[in-house]
Amino acid sequence: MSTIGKALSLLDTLSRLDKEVGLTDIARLCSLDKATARRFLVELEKHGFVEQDPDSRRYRIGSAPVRLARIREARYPFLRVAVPFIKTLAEASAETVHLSEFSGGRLSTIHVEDPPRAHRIIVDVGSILPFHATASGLAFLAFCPPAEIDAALRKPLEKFTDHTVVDPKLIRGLLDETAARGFSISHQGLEAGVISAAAPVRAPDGRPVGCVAVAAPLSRTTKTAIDHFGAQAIAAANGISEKYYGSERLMGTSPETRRRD
Amino acid sequence: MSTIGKALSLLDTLSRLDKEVGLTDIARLCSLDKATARRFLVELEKHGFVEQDPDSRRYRIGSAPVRLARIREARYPFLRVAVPFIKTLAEASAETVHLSEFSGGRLSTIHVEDPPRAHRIIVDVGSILPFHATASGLAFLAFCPPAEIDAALRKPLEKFTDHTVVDPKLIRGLLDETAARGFSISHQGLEAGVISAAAPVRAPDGRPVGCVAVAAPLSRTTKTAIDHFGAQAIAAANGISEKYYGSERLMGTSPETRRRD
DNA sequence: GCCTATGGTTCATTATTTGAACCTCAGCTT
DNA sequence: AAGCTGAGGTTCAAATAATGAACCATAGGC
Repeated sequence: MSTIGKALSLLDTLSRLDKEVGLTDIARLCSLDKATARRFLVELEKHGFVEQDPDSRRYRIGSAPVRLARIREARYPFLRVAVPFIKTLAEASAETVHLSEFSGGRLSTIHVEDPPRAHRIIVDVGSILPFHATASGLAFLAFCPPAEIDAALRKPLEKFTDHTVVDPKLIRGLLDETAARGFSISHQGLEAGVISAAAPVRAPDGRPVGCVAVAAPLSRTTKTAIDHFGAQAIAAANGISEKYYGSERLMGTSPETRRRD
Repeated sequence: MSTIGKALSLLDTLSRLDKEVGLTDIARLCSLDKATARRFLVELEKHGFVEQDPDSRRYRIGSAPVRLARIREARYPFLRVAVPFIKTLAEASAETVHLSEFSGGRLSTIHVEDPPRAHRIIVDVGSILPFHATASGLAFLAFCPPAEIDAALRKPLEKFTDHTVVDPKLIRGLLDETAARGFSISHQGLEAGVISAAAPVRAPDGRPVGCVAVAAPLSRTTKTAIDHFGAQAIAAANGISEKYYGSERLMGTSPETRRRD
């Protein structure tokens, strides 16, 4: 793997931890030599991608990604386009609706709308959605080129609940169903007692870029209801795709850049 | 320079452009060979830091920084702490107040509050503040270790207006005044007709991490008013610093990570 | 049909990365 | 207090990955 790739993986690993870590830990977690890890961290720090706490000497994600994210969002406001659709769907379905985005080889939750009722599914922004065990993951994979499906199913598949499907053959079956139906269903794949339906948001070339998913308590959700959620998820996902990629295909040529002291 | 550094510089360059660019352009802008630039872009793309438009083949910032930024902000919500202070100051001063953060060797605007009046200074979130020509830059430098001041003043200093001070000796004078007074003043340093006062937000070790600045039209701003803005900026900056770094110095050990399908 | 400019690729050369061993320091044990 | 342990951090010869001139492919302009 290239040096750049290794450094970015380190950054990724660091982002995945829920606390700050020291040099030795991060080296171990990334399977890197301590000296190498240190050089990476120093280099990343120079550019603001990591920060070292001056007291504890531990490392954390720096502020450069925040700057880049602001720039990207300013030019490419996916959430601004997508959120209204998610909100509408959360109201219509009266269940939790979440939006995920494919980034860095993973599907991560980028927005969640809770319905106004006490008993609902909790999803955290930032959480990673395993491809084989979530409705979003299945919906995403189902519309990917075969090579990527193969790659995803070659990896070890964790069994999160008694119901998690981990047999690649069975998963391929689910993907075929999903592709035919337009939306996926995850029956307690990641968490017991939760059922979800998801549909992919697709770029104009057909490649999925993320998913819209409705997650509901299994106990109150009928087959009819799930099918309905799926259809609604498809509508929302297509709506986002059309509005986002729709008219203005060329996104360059930004507005004027004003700047004052 | 290390490969990682070069790749991150490429990313930085890409972020600084206000439109998408092709391979040849980005190679030229980064003084890299086309083949090298391409390898960097491919590697960065693998990790989601850049994206290539499938039609135009041009490159833009990807979604990975957005993910990292969310994680950082979740753990380290600088803006959530700082914004109330900026808002209060914008109301109290009835002028534009902006907050900057040091990242990747530069000071960039991360939040702006406009006062509720028509004639006001416009500052854009994301804009870069030159150290020698802005109140924020001067306030930041004035509280930096001498080595960093030297480094900043060794670089070529652009003359943005007739009033921009570009003589390193004179700038050192301004920095001394700033350090003594606690806040800096920029008299039309970046833009004619604009005067600003700024104070640094400092980490517990004394190092500045960003600045609070008040920017006002020169025409309606008296010496007394600017001194008052300066004092208010100091109060806001200290308030942010205390609230942010104050009680809970150890930031690790995040709350529980909930995750549902 | 030719010219030019673009994105993209190759592979011998070259420079950078690598990691075992090392140093230093702080806290703990005896 | 001496010795131990494990942390962060550093060194430099050996190993490896980055480099870029030259290349191909394609698209648009003339």
